[in-house]
Parts: sequence; structure tokens; C-alpha cells
Amino acid sequence: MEDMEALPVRFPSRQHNHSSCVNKLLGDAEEECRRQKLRFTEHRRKVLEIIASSHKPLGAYDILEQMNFSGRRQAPVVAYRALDFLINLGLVHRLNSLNAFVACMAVGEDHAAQFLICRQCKNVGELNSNRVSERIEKDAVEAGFQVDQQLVEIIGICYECAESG
Amino acid sequence: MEDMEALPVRFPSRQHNHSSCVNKLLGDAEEECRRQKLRFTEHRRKVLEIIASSHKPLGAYDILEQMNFSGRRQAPVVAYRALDFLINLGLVHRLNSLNAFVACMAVGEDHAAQFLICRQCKNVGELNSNRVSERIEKDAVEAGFQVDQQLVEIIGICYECAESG
DNA sequence: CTTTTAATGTAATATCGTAACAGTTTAACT
DNA sequence: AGTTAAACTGTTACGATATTACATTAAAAG
Repeated sequence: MEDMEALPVRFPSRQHNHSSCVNKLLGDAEEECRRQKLRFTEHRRKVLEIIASSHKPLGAYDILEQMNFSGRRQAPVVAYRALDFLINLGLVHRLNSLNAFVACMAVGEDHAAQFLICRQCKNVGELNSNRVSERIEKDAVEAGFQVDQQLVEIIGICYECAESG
Repeated sequence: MEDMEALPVRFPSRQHNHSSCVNKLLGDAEEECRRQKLRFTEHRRKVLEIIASSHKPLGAYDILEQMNFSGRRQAPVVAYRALDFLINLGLVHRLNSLNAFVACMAVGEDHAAQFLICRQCKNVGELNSNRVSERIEKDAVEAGFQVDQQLVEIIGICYECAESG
């Protein structure tokens, strides 16, 4: 018997306005940090803002470039430290196949996440399919393996790119 | 209704003897190259041999180090070129989460592959679950995404490590 | 046997990520 | 407030991973 609930998926549409979702994410981050008594410092805020402002994955050095407020060039480690923090909080995901980072689109939802990477427009969507994560978990266990973490990256063509040829 | 076939999985056991599977893989490679009229050159053979001799993933520079036959130090690009070739042939897989490479354990079987990476012993197994790949395919399509390639890496603890604490 | 294609050699460089350590800020507790 | 401990920052240097470009050589196809 199939599960017939709607499948949660977020893929950014082309005319999608970022600024509202950036604000939402920053708000979520602040709240989450308050809850966990963690510090949402300037670097962390800035990095999250930069990542959230792009639905295309950004490399650490891309992010770094955008951190040149006040003309100062930051050292790479500054970006990586902030990224580690945000990833641990579940606000940012790392795409291993691209060495790049995207904002989480399902903050707080205890997210099983699979990433949909469009090789044409380079946008990245987030699929949150429990069916996928459960299938992986079950089959791994059946194979005698205890799962701590799943990395699922799906490369292909998104709906909008398929439509427009 | 569940599919009740045995789930294909290869995880190297500790006392497993490599030399026979190395030979098998080299044989498969030769045959495949003959069939596709591709050249199985010395570099390619050597790289495949090195990778196949380890069930632990090897980085490109680890491989490179082992290519110092005749005392010559090879340039990185030599290893990367051979790796590209072997990956395209499906004889080697790249593990994106580790920037490392492993030999394919299911050559020729039209392999959907998911990787089981033990974070204790560092061995890597290959799960070939069509159920997983089909679930991913279906859910991605349902989400409006056309799948070209799936990358699934599962990090955890293998059976033998779980047993021995 | 010559033309074309594929592979190699070599050097340089781009890209991605971390270690180490001194200094500063913040939070927590007298 | 003043003290201490923990977390964060600044800075330098370096390590690890991967690619570009181009000249040369070897192999396959005609």
C-alpha cells in the first residue's frame, strides 16, 4: 500500500522572490539560537544571509567574496567556521557532489532531505521524502549496516528547464 | 507488498582475500574494453589494480603515490585521467563525501549503487538496492524532476564493527 | 603509409579546506 | 562590579584536491 500524502518538495521557481524567505530563515535562525542558547554572531548571520539569498549552491569562496563588507578580505576559515555552525544547526546543507552549500528549506521539520540538483539552471531543490529515507534505512539494516547519516543527491533536470527545452 | 528477493550487498569481510577479486576485476575491465574498443592502457590498469587492492576508499593522491614504479613521480593529472576513464566505464566509483575512490563490486550488473561507509573501519560496501533507486526515481518524478544520476552515500557502522564493539 | 584520433608528459595553477595560536568578547558565577 | 571559563575572532601559513593548457607520442582507421 502506497503512502498517499503529498510529497514535501521545495524547488525554487524562477520568479520566486527571495527576500521573504531570507527573512524567514534569519528569523528561524535567531529563534533556534535563542532556544539552544547559541550565539548568532555577525559572521554567522552574514553567511546565512548570503546562502539564503541564492537558491543556487555557493562555494565557500563565493561566500567569502560576498563577506567583504568594510573592504576587509576575510580568511577562508571565517567562512568555514560559520558554515560548520550553520550546518550543525541544520540551517545549511552541504552538497558533496558540488563542494557547495545551500540554505535548508525545511528548517525545524526534522528533515530527511534529498537534494535535487538541476544541471541546467543549477538551482537546487530539497525533497523531503520519508519514503526514501525509510527505504534506505530498511535496506541498509537488512544488509547488516547501522545508519547514522544519509547523503542523497539527485542530478537531473528540473521541471522548469524541462518545459522550456 | 514487499519485494522478497535477497538484497544484493557487498561488504568486504575482514579476512577477505583481495587478490582473487582484483584479478576478476582486471579481467572484467579487459573484456569490457575489448567489447567497447577502448584502450586498457598501463596507467588505467595500474590505477584499477591499486583501487581494487583496497576496500578502503583511496584518495587520488594515495593512488598517485602507489604509481611510483620506476621511481618516477607522476603528475596528479595522470591519476585523474585514469580515474575518469574507469568511472565512465563503471569500474570505479567516486565517493563524494570522502573525495575518494573505490572499485565497483558489481561490474556489468547494470548497477544502481548505494554506498555503505563504515566510519569506524573505513571499509566501504556497495548496496545494490533497486528498491532504493526506484523509490528515489518515483519520488523525484512526482516532485517534477527528471533524474539522470543518483548519489547515495550512507554513513554508519558496519556489521563487523558493531559486533566487536 | 598518411591521416586522424586518442593518450601521454609536463608545468603551472586553480580550488577547496584546515591547523595552530594569540587575542578578544561574552556568559556565568561569585 | 570583578573574576574566571568558555566561546568566538584574527591572522598566518599550509595542506589537500583538482584542472588547464599545450607540446609530444602512440595507435587506429583509411
